[in-house]
Amino acid sequence: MSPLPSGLLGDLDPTSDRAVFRQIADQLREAIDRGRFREGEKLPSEAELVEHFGVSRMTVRNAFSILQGEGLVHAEHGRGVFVRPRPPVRRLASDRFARRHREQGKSAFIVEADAAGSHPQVDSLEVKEERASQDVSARLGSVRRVLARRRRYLLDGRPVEFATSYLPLDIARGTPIAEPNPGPGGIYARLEELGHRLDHFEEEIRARMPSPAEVKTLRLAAGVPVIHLVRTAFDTEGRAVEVCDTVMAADAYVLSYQLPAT
Amino acid sequence: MSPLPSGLLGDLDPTSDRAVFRQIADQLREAIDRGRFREGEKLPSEAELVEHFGVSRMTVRNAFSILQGEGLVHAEHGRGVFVRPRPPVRRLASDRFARRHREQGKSAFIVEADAAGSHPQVDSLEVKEERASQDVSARLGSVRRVLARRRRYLLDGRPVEFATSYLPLDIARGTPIAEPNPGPGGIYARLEELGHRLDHFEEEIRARMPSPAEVKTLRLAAGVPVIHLVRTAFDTEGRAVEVCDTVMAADAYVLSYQLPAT
DNA sequence: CACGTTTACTCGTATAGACGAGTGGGCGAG
DNA sequence: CTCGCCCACTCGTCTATACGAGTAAACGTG
Repeated sequence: MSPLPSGLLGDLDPTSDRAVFRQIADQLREAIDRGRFREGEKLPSEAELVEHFGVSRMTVRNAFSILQGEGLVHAEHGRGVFVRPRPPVRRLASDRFARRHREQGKSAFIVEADAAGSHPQVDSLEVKEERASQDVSARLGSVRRVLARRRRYLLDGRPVEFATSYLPLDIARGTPIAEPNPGPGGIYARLEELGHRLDHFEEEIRARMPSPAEVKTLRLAAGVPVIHLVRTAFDTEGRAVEVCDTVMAADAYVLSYQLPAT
Repeated sequence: MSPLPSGLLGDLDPTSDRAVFRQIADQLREAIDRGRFREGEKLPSEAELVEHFGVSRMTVRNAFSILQGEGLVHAEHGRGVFVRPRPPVRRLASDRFARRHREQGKSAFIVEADAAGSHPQVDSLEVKEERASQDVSARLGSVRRVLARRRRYLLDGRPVEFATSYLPLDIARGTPIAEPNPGPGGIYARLEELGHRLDHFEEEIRARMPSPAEVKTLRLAAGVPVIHLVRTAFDTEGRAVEVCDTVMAADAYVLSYQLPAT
């Protein structure tokens, strides 16, 4: 095995009380930050680092696992460890549900992605009636059963978010909202046609690490959190007419809000 | 060593192709989700799990490291591994900068925390002039140097966020804004007194894993992401008069926004 | 009783070795 | 030349062992 190019990585400090695997992680992190390894580039293999630093393989793997947890690198079985490329982010503006955006024939996601030059897809559509969770019930005003609309969104083949809309049955049952494709303008356009003029939305945002199910659904790399967004739509009478629960891959999104100063 | 209470955890499935350490992590995760282990409660020790499952210690540690990465548990040297308690969250409402909240004598953070019954603190205050980063410069309209106000916020002794405000020198220099304590109502009140009537704010939100420096500053446990919020304040003439860069411990915050439907 | 010390238990760090499995290039057979 | 196989290299999983260091309770000494 050929040795590492000299100067690429330094030596360990045996006098330091910082653990060896942390020192190795520090060096790799710094090299990445300085651009010595670029996005998508392969890092030295475990064996090369074992050689270079004179440590055991588990020590090197521990160092890599730190960097994976930080979302800096990802390992590919049989190929190597790579600097994780930053995927293009999707910007969500706070006016994305404005009435003027609801006129077109396609869903907001499709329109937006097309405009950004990406290839959008919607996936695993499912519409069914079910029992409302405690949280959804509370938000919708103590309804027992709801219409649930689930779907997953992909950009250029990569899953970026999945969402479930919950609507009270007395509003949605038997309407186009209960159809897989609710028609132009999406369910908000249908709600307004049904006489529920929308007044405002409330969005709650959390960030956390994904559950294993979410890792699978969104094909998340290690070290990528999710943004959990719960939106409630209110009509002009103050009634909550929809709750939308969305989980997004945090490395694919920037949310943008405009707040009045008054 | 006394064995684990039977029924608490099951057996491994040797026929499964799921890795042993993943199976162990799955079992522990499920036990936690089902409430068999409550918040703050101690999980079985590594040695007990080694005994129970008949595997080596590294295998058990791998299982724990998965759960740590998910933010479900945290290890304490010499004590054990514990189910991570969910700290009380601070809700940030989208009207928190409304003019009516700016009348009081204290900063928004202090007022809010007092109301919620927590003990607030502000920390490591630093006010100085410095070169604007590329990003800040772009947001403020190509200014070269800025006044930077840094501070860290704590709730009940726990650091929850740190923030830096950047203001153009022609606005802030020589004003109370350049003082460590800008006075009642904070810098937004001062800006309005100086003739910059605030019109609106723009907030950009990202979530990601923390850098090592952020882990240190916010004393973050493993598996806790940060919310990165960049707010720009605009006056009625459309000029950006402040950029505030905030990094928050994601397990301590829920952000809440109200959007018009128009 | 009060206060150090011992001791057992905990997780943290590190080594050495083994085998499995995915990837991709090179080599040889056709 | 083309195709298939093999092999070298990669990370993934797992075992066994060792010592270090933090914690807390039991213990013993004064």
